Amino acid sequence: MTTYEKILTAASNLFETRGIQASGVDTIIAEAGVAKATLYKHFPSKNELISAYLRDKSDKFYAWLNNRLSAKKATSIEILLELCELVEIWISTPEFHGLPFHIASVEFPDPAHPINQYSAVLAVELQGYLSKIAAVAGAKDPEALGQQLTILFEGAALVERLSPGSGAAKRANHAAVMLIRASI
Amino acid sequence: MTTYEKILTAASNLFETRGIQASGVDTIIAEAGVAKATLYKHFPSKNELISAYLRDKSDKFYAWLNNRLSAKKATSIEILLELCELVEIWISTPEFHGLPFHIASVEFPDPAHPINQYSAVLAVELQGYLSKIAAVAGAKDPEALGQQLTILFEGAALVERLSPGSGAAKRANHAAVMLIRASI
DNA sequence: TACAATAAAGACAGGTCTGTTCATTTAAAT
DNA sequence: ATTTAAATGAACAGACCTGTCTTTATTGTA
Repeated sequence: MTTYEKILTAASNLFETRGIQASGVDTIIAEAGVAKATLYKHFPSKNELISAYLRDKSDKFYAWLNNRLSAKKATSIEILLELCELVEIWISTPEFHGLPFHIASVEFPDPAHPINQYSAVLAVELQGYLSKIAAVAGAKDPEALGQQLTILFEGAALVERLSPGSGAAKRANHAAVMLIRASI
Repeated sequence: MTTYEKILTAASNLFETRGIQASGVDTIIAEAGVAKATLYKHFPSKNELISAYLRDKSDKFYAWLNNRLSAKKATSIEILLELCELVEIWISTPEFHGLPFHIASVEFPDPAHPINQYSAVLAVELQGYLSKIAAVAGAKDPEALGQQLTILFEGAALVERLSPGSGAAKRANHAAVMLIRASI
């Protein structure tokens, strides 16, 4: 594992368990086992480290999904049902601590702050990703369905995080299936 | 307006525009126009001020809803449709900055922190409120519908906050109507 | 063996935060 | 008019934050 990855991994763990603002640079370097100057060589500022963390998390999520979605079913409704199952699994994992760009947008609520703006970009990206799948699958109004799935996904992520074990992910899945069937 | 209210109002405004942690006590007293010792007389700690803010916001939300829901329709499906309309209005208001207990739970992610625990209580309270309305309205599985509405509500609040003007509130309303019609 | 690049350890500056304390002033109520 | 309560302004302690800098140690390569 490169030094870069060590820092990013340590930062990710701390950001997700303690929060972003609450994770000081000194704590991050202690967890990563690197010196402060080393961190600032790889990441010019803490904001850049946060951005890299957000980008990395999104990339891994999409890669995880793409690897598991069956390419053959791409043009049928089944791809959407499969997607919902995967999202439920993703949310229900104990390592899941909420959507990173959501957390970030809450911790940096100022719309002028670079982290807030980048979070908004990643949120639009997610909605676009879901809408595109809905379009290929043949949904009547892919944009609408994509946004509804986004809302369910993000809502379930929040409820599951705040009330672990409440079955929110499964209930959101069921709701999503209804919306999907109605929109084909 | 009493001193207590002046402080709580100033804190609310700052918490919702700048974030809770980012709003220092010095800023709050400057905005409220009171001395620091006065704040600490009314609220023994910042945590207690935050808790009072969360309680106050929830109370006002339920009061707002109860005042507008038609008591006559309480035992029919229409009360749920009316509820969804009101929630859409609430979310779409420019003054809306996300559900306070959500924000709080993100800013204080440690499950052992009193603010996080209180946020969880308020989240359960919301779900119970919606489930109860669903039960009186005659839903087949009030618990399930209550949680699904909670998920949609909270998800829409997040998306609308991160992408203002994207119509998330309206789309969530439409999704909710489908779920409601299917569960009676 | 000698060199170059990278990283470590830690002190430091300048700022912010919560919460406490104290002397003074204002205001209300009897 | 006197007593009681409440609010003020300002300073303070102790801790934390990001980011910079210097010095020493370690690594890989010719």
